[in-house]
Amino acid sequence: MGGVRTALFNYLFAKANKGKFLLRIEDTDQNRYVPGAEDYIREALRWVGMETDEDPWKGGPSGPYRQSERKPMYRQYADQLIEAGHAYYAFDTPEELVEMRERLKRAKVPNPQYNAAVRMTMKNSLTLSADEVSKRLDAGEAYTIRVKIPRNEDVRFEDIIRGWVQVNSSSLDDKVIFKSDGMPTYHLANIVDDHLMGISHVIRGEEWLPSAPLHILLYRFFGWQDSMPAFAHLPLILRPDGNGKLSKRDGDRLGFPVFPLEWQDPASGEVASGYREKGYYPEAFINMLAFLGWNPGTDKELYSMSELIHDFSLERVGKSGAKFDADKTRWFNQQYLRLQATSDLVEQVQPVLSEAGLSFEPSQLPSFVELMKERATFVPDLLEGRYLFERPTQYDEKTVSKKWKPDSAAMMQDLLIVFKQVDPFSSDALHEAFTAFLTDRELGMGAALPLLRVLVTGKGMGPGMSDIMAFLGKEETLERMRIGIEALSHE
RNA sequence: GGCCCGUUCGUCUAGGGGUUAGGACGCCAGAUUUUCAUUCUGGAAACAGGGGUUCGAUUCCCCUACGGGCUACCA
Repeated sequence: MGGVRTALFNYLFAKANKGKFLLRIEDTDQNRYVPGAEDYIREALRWVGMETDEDPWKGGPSGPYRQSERKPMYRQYADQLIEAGHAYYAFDTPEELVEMRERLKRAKVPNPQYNAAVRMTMKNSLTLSADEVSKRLDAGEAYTIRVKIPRNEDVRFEDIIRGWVQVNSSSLDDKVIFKSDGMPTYHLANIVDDHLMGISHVIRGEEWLPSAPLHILLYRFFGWQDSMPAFAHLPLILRPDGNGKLSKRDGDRLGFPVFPLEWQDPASGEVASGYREKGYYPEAFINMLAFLGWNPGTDKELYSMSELIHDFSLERVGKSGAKFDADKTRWFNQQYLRLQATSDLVEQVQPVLSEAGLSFEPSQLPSFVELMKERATFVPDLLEGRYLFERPTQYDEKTVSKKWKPDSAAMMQDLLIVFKQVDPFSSDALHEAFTAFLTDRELGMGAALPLLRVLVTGKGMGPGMSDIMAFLGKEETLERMRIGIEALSHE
């Protein structure tokens, strides 16, 4: 969901500014390839209603849209940097790198990394002779290409959300920009692709803020600073239980989905629940996500996608991380459920009722939905009112033990006779008859209503009884009363 | 450890040199024909701390504390 929110803000910003929203798959790490992940992304975007203008499937003028398919393009840019003296070949083995880090750690170097201070002690094209370097290259020895970060230079850039951010280059390291497997790392690929694809705005999570200075430097090294995109680093979505950013691995541990759609990890087989499968409306999910870090500055909280597009601006995005609130998410869903047209709700609930093995007339559904929707957060919650389609098989114990007295059977029997006379068997008429019955007997509502309810529905709670009885009709209501009186009298 | 970012009710947040510091979720209480839900009304609940600047700081500056991120041939 963090990824969805990042995509959402990008989408809203693009649409609000009449720009284009394109999807690029950053799959430069072949070790992390996950089958099905791309389709998942496509499906998730579709579900939430974010339509891409260009993407790997529909193509576009800036394709290809998978970095794995752009692989041949990156090498020349890495070479360009080497030629300009902004990058170099590094032949250090993983073991040597570990050794180096441990050495620095032992020496208590305050900032232990592969940087200007240590690169002259390593095996790279800066320390090796030109002959040696070409010999190794020709021999097919494994190498990476690293950026050569200048020694002591203040790198400044203006983040749309955070304002001016300044970092001294000596705290940066000589990041690998081109891996030994021939693929670029994120840093190179991202800059090259953003440049080539004409990306105007980089809107991404705050976890990228520390590497933004590196990216600024790369734009400079390429001579692209004039067309450099603007940066906006979004606050993170934090875990509700205290510390850390929300992560995929949190899964359902915290009792709510962290994925938009259910996801089964193809390797482990583990299933992570999704908002869609949990019965959330995509509108509610999106609305909730939009308000994690953004707000319109008014009291308006219910926002459709087009309203979001209209009102969204990066200026109103906050700076601090937001703890995710599952309760608020449920509340949003409840709001959207209420906003559903009855006819839509009918369509949504019909399969749920069928699946629950209930038989019903389609014509009953609109009033069923009207009766139950005020008390539901999710469509399946409407099933709470299944007694409207089937007779109770048991009677709420708490109500029975508390309210069912020796003379209750007789009272309900009398009430049954009263209802028998009601014609038409409408909610209003029933209500009238019932109150008259109570007045006549000098009874309070509490003495009779719970009994009536438990007889007819088996429950201790629910919508108004006269509405329920009107829904069931005279014959069914009276029959249920008879059965109930009989059942409870023999307990 | 180093570097960077942040800090208003429990949570999401508005606000901004002088306010009864506003809203929402959640919570509590009362009302709405018993109850659950809804709805309504009310309530508890916040400017992290310390220094400045100022007539006046929650708001501006600095420090501290706390929180978070990054510190891979991952993104």
